[in-house]
Amino acid sequence: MQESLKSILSEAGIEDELIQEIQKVGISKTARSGELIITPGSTSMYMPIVLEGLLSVVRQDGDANEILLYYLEGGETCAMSLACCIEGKRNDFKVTAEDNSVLWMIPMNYMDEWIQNYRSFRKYVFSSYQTRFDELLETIDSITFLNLYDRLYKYLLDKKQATKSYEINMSHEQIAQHLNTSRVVVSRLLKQLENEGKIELERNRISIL
DNA sequence: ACATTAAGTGATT
DNA sequence: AATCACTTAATGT
Repeated sequence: MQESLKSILSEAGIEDELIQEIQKVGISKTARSGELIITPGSTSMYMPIVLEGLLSVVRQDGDANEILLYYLEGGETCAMSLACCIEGKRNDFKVTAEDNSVLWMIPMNYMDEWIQNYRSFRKYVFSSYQTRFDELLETIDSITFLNLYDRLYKYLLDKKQATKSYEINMSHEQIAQHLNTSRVVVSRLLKQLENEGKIELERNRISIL
């Protein structure tokens, strides 16, 4: 586990000195598939780096409305959570393990210092920020410009890409929540995709063809 | 065997 | 595309 953290960080151009510090003050966390990592409302005290697995970042409003913002894959981090932490604002995100995952949690209070003192770290954080932002734009695009049918199909392909698996083990209800629509609608569109030979449906499982 | 949860479908707005 | 109401199928206890 320590190894993947080290290679991720040195890949990002971070010097050994800081890598050692990150190893020292961070804690490793394993999460089972489906487990909540960050709950909405809580001001998160850690910035997670994904070592293995996959996390989803979901936006929630006060009511039951949710929408998937983006995934965090191995090697990636959610610098977005920095913003609400620095501002002391509470976040309205929900981060969930989509797979069994391993994370490295860095306490937020080191961030300020590291960003100031390490050019490489600053770059790492900013480029993560940039990447999340771009993903966000893509999500906005698909919400505004695609109909649900295309959006759903794109969702399935994205998930395939993120998990590197043609099998998606989710209920229609869970998918509906990520897209902020109703289960009935998802079921119908999935049926349509199946009839067109794009996917295969089983209970709690979708195979992409 | 029964209860619960997931998925399929017609009809209506 | 959303909602309601109902059916059928799969799974857990």
